[in-house]
Amino acid sequence: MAKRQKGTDRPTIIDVADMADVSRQTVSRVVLDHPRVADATRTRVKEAIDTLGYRPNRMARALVTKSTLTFGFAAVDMRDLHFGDTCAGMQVAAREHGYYLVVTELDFDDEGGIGTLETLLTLGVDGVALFPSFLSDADIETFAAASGCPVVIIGRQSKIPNVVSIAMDESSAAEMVVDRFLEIGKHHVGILMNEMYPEIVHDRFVALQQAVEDRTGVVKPPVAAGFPKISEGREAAMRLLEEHPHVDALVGFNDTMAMGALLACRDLGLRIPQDIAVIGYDGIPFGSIANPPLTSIVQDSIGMADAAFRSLLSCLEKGTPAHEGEVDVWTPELLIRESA
Amino acid sequence: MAKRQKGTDRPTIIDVADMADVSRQTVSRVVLDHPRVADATRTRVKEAIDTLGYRPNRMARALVTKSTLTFGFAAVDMRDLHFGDTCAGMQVAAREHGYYLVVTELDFDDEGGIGTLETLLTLGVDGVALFPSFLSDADIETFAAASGCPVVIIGRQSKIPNVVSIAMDESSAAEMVVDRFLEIGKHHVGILMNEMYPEIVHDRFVALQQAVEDRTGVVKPPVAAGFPKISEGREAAMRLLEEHPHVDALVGFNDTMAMGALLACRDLGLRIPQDIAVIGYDGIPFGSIANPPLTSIVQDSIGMADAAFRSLLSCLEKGTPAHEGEVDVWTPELLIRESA
DNA sequence: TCACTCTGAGTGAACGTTCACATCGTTTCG
DNA sequence: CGAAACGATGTGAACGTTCACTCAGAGTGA
Repeated sequence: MAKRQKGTDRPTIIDVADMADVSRQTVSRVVLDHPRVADATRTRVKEAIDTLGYRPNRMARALVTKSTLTFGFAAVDMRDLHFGDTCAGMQVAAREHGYYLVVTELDFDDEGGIGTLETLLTLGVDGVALFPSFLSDADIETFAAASGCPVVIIGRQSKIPNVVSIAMDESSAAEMVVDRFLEIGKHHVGILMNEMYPEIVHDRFVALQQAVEDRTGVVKPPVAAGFPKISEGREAAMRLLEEHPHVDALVGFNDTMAMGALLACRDLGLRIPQDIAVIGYDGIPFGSIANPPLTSIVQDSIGMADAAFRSLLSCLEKGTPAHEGEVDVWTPELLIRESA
Repeated sequence: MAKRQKGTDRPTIIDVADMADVSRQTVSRVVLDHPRVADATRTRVKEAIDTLGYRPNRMARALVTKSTLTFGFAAVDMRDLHFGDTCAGMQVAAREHGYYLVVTELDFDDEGGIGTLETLLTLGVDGVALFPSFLSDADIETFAAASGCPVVIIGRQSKIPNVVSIAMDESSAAEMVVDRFLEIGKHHVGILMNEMYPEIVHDRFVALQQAVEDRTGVVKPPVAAGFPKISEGREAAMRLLEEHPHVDALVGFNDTMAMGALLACRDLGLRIPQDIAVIGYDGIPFGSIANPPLTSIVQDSIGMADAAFRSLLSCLEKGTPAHEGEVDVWTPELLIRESA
């Protein structure tokens, strides 16, 4: 299959060695910045490298070092709003350290994604970041054990042995939401839940329920669910408000659903935020042009991705795979606009 | 650096060979589905592979085949709205064919991105997709020549030797925009241009100018520029409308800018679309919750990404790097909502 | 029966690096 | 002055595959 095109064979280390009249090992030493090389030799080799345009072959290197300087980044949904930020965050951090990122979308149908991950391993990645993955904790644990490389999971708080998890602090986010509602005099909170990927949204749901209970005393606040689309958010909000007309505060699992809720409220002739307040999650820029501009919980996706990379790297450097289910919790912020 | 963690050494082809009591070459033949293997042997080897959990080492394979089954995907901005779709499109297509995607963000500071690309090559990618890249055509041509692998550029119509380019048909998009304006009685078009990355936006600008001239007879329509942010779109629109109060139709280079324009129009007390019509590009879902919902040009990012992958693959299979600056043009659609 | 083809399997080399070790000349120090 | 230490370089092997050969045996046809 697909041979490298003729005539453009990249120069090998031997070509450089020949040109600089040294052994390939010496060239290797120059490339790897080993100390024991005479300055004269070093410059001679560097010149040869430049004129020849030599770049070391990472595959050959990986074969002997067992390290590919490559991380796998497995996302559930690349069309997710946070994907771009997260990917960018990891990639920038990776490049700073000379690493590459192989991204792959987890395929739910393929053994629930575990197959995709397994295949990723054949590439010889040095570590894997999951974002955020609908795999069960047990599956991730198994995978992490079998992978033989550090695994980090972004966007989910899971206490899995040998896996670092990096997530927003859902409890404090939920408290911020409910507190804001109370602050503007809203006491009857309804929840618009994302019904995709229960593994992922579970934490948020529990945290919101808990916060509502703690702050308002309501034990089981009204809930409606839908896929994270504007239209479904609108329908879910509509259902919820029809069943529970006393609800005067709506929190959507993400801005998309919250924007749907905005539409539903207007359909029902409710003024926002006078009659009903709405808060979303994600703080997407388009929230600012919603009508009214959407108040939202915002997290630092790029920072979290950066932390994920560093976490993988530090595991690698310390050579310790086994962190006992470390959880790196990031405190979100409430971006107050006009809808609440 | 970072040895593979002990105890989890993956089995090699030799382990399988030992277990199945054949030579490593026979195992290789089974793995690669070569015909000349007896059925009995084949099943025996397959069993050994399964029990041992053997997966071929791609690096070792790549070293001899010169093919890594990996494509590079270099994006200018991973936070771009199309990035997720494009990435997903390529990745799904890639996985279907057993390929991987290495993504990297082009760093403008680093020799204008060419350094990043060069580094990508050390990974031994079989092909490179640029999305869409602010590199000049000349730089891309040089890179393509030096890369020794197929190169495709998504989102820009460039006639570069040996490079396939896949882009939306800017001319017909521009015509759709202007025709729509005329259809609803707007004759004075203003352009809100993205001032980032002139290499990228140039085609769109020229096409719009041309369409305006062709259809309305206005030779140099009013233009204002800004970065693709809502706030800057708003300011640009404001400037443009102050200077050219007769303008009754605004086209933004993307939905973000167009949404800013929406805001500016309302600031000025203009009714949309009665007093002034607005059209954007990209057709992002949030356009539907703008006030009023935004009419927009939409392109099939996923389909284009898929085409990009297939193009790379077919170059590889045909072994022909040299397509004479092929341009694959995709016709966009006008998504009519309420702003025009 | 002989030469031929076909099938299934094995062997040595090669891919481009790095690692562990060996070599050799020069300096340092008791 | 001799041994030890050090500094600069070279050598052979190894990493895990696949490729181009080779080889043995079985079947085929004149």
